[in-house]
Amino acid sequence: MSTSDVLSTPGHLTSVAARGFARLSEARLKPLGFGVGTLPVLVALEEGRVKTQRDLARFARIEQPSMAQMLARMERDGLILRTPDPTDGRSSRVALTESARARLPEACAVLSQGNDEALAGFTETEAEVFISLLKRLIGNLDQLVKNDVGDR
Amino acid sequence: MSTSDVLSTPGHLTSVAARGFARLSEARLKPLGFGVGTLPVLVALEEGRVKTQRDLARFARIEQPSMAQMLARMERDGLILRTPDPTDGRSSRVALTESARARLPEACAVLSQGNDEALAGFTETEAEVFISLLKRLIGNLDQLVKNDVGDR
DNA sequence: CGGATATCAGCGTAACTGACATTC
DNA sequence: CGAATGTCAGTTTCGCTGATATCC
Repeated sequence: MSTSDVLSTPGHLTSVAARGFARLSEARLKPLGFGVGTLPVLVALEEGRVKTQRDLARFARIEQPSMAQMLARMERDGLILRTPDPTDGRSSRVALTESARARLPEACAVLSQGNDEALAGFTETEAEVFISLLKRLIGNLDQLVKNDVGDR
Repeated sequence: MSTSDVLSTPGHLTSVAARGFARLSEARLKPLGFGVGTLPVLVALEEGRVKTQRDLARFARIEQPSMAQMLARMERDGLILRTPDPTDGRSSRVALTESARARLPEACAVLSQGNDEALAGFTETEAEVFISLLKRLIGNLDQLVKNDVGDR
């Protein structure tokens, strides 16, 4: 088994694919005023599933200071507003701005189209299989990270 | 079509998977003295395929200053050596240190095992299909980025 | 008091661009 | 001179930890 095999592993290939997606999405989202990493947060907020910074951090699986920094960037860019929670002095309510809410569907459409283009040449079945395998892989990784990195 | 669909797209899922792999690999490689991003570079050097910074940048698909920065870190950490190219005063020859060469196989083994664990529950066929689909996806993305971001 | 939420300060990695020096 | 190689300086994003304030 040669050392060069690492370049054909899922680990490396997913990384290359993710970077390709990121570069493409970044180029297309920038004109709309959105960054790549912010969209999942915006979507979570748009659905009203989560409201606090803590929930957002858990949702995105990053630590709270990281999420705080991202929210600061988003607030700076006029995507969100933070208002104090009246019922809990520790918490803030995070909400989309009108402007972000208005532009969000277009951003999602742009992303969706990019995904379709990336799947060019895939049959319907292949696309479904691919997504399903990806989800199983992620499930495995979640377990491994939890055991390995240290439970948080 | 809801905005929430972006969370089940290949773009988002590959990003989550790649981050999971990165966290896992980072945790396991750190004790061996390697970083995640450095391994592909080390493997390329170990095989003797490439020697100059320019070639390495092309290989990793990043710009030269980014590669220079990475090589600086690697030199700082005792993984590589840069010596002036006798035949071309502009170039440097990049080479693995003995220490890095000695430890590289173990690092590759660690990565390889992590990949196997991440594929737990996959049949042989599923793993092959997954890798093949990933490679096709990357091929598509390469084209898209080239057209979209601007030809380089 | 103990635990949860958030913030501040500082660090590290990994990418970029633009400007410059050097050498072929 | 023009093109290629590399470096320098500065910026951005996104993640982390540790220490601290504030509130339930």
